[in-house]
Amino acid sequence: MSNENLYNPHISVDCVVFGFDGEKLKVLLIERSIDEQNELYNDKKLPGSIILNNEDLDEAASRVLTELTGLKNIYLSQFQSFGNPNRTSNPRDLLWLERTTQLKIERIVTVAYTALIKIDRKLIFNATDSSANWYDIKEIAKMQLAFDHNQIIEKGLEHIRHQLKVEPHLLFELLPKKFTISQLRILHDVVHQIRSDVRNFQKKVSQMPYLLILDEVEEGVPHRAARLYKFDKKRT
Amino acid sequence: MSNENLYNPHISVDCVVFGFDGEKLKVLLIERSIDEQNELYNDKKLPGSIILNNEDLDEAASRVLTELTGLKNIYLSQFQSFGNPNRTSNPRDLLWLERTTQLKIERIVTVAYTALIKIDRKLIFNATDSSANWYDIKEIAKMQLAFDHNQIIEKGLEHIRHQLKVEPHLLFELLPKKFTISQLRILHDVVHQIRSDVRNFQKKVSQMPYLLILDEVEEGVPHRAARLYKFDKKRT
DNA sequence: ACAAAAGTGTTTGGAGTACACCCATGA
DNA sequence: TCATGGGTGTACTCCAAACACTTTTGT
Repeated sequence: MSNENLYNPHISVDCVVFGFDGEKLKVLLIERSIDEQNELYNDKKLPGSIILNNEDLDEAASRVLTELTGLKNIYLSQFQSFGNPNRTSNPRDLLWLERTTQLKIERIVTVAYTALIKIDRKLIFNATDSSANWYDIKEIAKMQLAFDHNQIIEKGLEHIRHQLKVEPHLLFELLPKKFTISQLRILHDVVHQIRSDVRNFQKKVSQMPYLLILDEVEEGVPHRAARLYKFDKKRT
Repeated sequence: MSNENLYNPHISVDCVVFGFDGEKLKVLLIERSIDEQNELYNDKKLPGSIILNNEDLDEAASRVLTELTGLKNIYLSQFQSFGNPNRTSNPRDLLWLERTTQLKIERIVTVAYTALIKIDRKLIFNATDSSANWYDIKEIAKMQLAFDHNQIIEKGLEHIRHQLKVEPHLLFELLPKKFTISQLRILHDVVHQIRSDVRNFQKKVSQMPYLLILDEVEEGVPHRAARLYKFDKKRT
């Protein structure tokens, strides 16, 4: 990352990557270590990158995710740009930026994206000398993240809630290929922070043409096994 | 605009300013003249500006509108950023940028905003050596604007439609202080590109607590005068 | 047999939609 | 008196929300 001609040090993208573990809504964060006068300081940040010259914004976001997880064709959606001049005013953040980019940084406007991924896929976290982990979105609210990343995550969550009202089938991006109606409902509820009625939920999803029932049931549960369903993209 | 230290030549804001003249939905465009090898070329663009160093994005958008119209406290909403590298690839656009900013421009990412204003206010269009005019949004679709401004307007319109679903009272930003239900309905219809039923529309708006009936009727119409209403912000 | 979650219908209220006639005013 | 838009009510449909019991399976 040391060539000034390749990177544009004024604009970045950040991705709020959502995942669902069957119980909780999680966001992917990168561990960050900063050596401040021989004191190691650790915190977390969103996956992101400054953009390449001649790279479109969507491409940059896509690149960040591919570099981080090895996955392609992830569902991404731009939702807001953040440009407050003092979002890069914390000396710790500035120090980290200049060390990792090797560029002189004055101020960065970041374009934020949400991404939805299936947490069950074995992800290859490639982030160079840093590691990625999932964090419960409720816990994140109590953590102090780099830059204005707490605020970005908050807005990202609002964004996916709005999107899901318009395109409910995006929920399936967060579920494994085969899933039960319970899993779907629990996910729906944790995203919208409600508790929906089991029967009304069944009724609603049974009207979705793109929800296909399989001739299989779940296994290894200590009670009646639930039927498995899959999502049929072609019917959206 | 000639001081490199004051302006950040990598990021701009553009405003899609909507107005309503009683019949049609209009957008404010700036006339642009470019001298290309002694041939004068004229076209139109959105009001916008590169951002000042140490200026937040919302502030920049607000500044653009104040400079252009003299108005403050206009309703503004950020909706999308555009950063395709070839959005600034047209030589005419590049030429114009370098002449007006006096800066070397490589590539600009723009953060787009919608604004809603009352077209009846006598606007003071101050745009330096350029002039501003309202254009019917239907006509704009057939025009060739600067940069990717056609696309930005298209997305801006979609944005206000979505917003109005969530916050219908934003419609009143486009109407004069006193208005009739007809005006409100016609505006509603042109924004959503539908024709709504007069009685059903009356029923719907009569449930809005923030719509206050006045003890006045319109004047100077060659038929039965309609009752006037006003919008009460406090009741939203 | 019991614990634990799966699966299943009916009723009610509110919102949206379709639809037609008389009223008030100015010219 | 006529032309023009203003103002009004009812019936039907659809969707959301409330609500409880039986079934299946593993231990």
